[in-house]
Amino acid sequence: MSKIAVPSQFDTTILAETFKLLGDPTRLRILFFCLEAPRSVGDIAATLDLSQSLVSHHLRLLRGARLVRGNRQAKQIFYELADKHVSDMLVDMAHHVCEDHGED
Amino acid sequence: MSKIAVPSQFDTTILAETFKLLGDPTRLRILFFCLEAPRSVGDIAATLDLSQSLVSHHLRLLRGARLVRGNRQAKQIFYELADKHVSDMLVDMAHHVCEDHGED
DNA sequence: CAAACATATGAATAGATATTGATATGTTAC
DNA sequence: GTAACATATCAATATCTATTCATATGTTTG
Repeated sequence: MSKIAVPSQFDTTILAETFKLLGDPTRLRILFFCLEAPRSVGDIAATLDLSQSLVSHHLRLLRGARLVRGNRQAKQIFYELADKHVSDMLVDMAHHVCEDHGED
Repeated sequence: MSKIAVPSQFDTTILAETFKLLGDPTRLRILFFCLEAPRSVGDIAATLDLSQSLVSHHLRLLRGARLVRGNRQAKQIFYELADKHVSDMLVDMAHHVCEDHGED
């Protein structure tokens, strides 16, 4: 079916949980930073000027929702978006928001 | 440019505000309900089993973000999604979430 | 094994947010 | 104008969430 129906209340809750995670500026910055390339926690913290602890907390949430994925490389863990699905979604949304919203 | 760059911190905040609004199950249910057809506040409240006050509060937020738009028709006000942009975004996201997330 | 480094976790707190109940505003009908 | 209806707003509260600080876990190097 090309036309989507109203999601069930259950699906809506799932969807809302994803949106809620995306609804925090800090997490969004982390996601977009990791969108370019896999980034270590320390690099994220330093580049985005956040405490290591805070970054780790956010990454845990993002990991829990399977939005990011981490690969250990010696001491560091490099995070990247979980899959193309997620990155496409982010890029799409950014486009949606960046386009001007002027209607009638 | 077809490839999106990392949004500025300012843009990220704007984007996050939109996501935050979408990150509540009640609001999402309202949005999807109004996606099918313009709906009056009372209809929304009755159909989704929410108090009229709550629906009105959420609609105010959604209105403020220009996600919905209301048209008065006699006593009632019918709300619909603000534009195709917004509805497309919702439909896209629903697809994203409904599709299975199985990667490697 | 110990020291150093990188990341994760736990507890605590301040600030935000959803929800409720009561009331106000605005619209139609008499 | 008044009554009835539909929606919006206000105030209060209980819940959630982001952030911080301190500490623990895990990894590498000597």
